[in-house]
Amino acid sequence: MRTVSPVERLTQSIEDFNGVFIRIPAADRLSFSSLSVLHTLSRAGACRLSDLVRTEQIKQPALTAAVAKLERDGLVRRSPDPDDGRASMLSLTAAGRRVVSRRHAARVDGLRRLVDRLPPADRERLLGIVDVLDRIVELAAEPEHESHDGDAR
Amino acid sequence: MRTVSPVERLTQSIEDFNGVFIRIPAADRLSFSSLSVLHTLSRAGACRLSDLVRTEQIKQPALTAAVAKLERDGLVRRSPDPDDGRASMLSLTAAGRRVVSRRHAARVDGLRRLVDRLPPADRERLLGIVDVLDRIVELAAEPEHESHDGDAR
DNA sequence: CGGATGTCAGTCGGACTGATATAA
DNA sequence: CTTATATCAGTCTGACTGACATCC
Repeated sequence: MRTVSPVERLTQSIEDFNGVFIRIPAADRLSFSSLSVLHTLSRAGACRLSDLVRTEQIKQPALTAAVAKLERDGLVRRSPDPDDGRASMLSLTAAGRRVVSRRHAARVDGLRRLVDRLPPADRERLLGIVDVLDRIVELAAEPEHESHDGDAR
Repeated sequence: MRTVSPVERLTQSIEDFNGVFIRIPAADRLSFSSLSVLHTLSRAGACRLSDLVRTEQIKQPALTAAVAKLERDGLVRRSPDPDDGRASMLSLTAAGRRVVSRRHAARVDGLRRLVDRLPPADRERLLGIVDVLDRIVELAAEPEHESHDGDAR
């Protein structure tokens, strides 16, 4: 039996936890990718399509189609970029923001049911981890000093 | 400005964290659903198709197709269920286990790069959360009574 | 027979590659 | 002219619904 590092055990636990966390009723007729676009726009604010190409896991033509559908559904708005005639700025409409917050609320609700059943000490430890998670998200956005390549996908 | 509960803040942080955590190179020509099937089989061991229908987010016919492809690719094996002539038992092949552990290793690697950059105290707190996450996964699998604690582990 | 388990058939949305228009 | 931004065209995988075979 080989040694398992702490980070490996943490990764395993997060993978399993996400199996629970991610499952929420679909309800909206939106694909995984479209929901991800809405979430990104909610987090990062107005973006250009080429910005989304970097964060989303799909190629430009698929993103064009996804955004076109979101616009038809009234969840995303496009305005011309004043500084660059080629590009449009994408942002959420009020209806788009509602979709994001409705799904967020469903996750809060599901997680709360579970957290409420934890022993109080565990509950406190879990809730106290928020700032560390936020710090990790910040670190991931930073340039990362000693990177060896940037290939992705 | 309205009040934000601790669970709401935690949910938000996990959502954002997952944006970082989930992004790993695709490499294998496998769909999201197929990867989820492999992960479930890895976690739960041999299953019948109807068991997977409960855990996966797709309907039975789509699962039939997905499993057929995984079998063609040599990642999943089917054996007849001795107790039930209608059903097959599904399990991972060695190649299937390798796919799961390769992806796991990629996540471990990505997470380690970030965890290494945390202040030591934060790192300890994060790694110490593993048992709470595991407990939540257990709770989610239980029929939902409402007692905190119940068994050791 | 009625209820479960699994597959088949037809359709459709969403993703890919490769080529193309327009502006910087 | 070359590069960046975005879209168009054609193809293919993978999901759905509804019908069906098979076994408890």
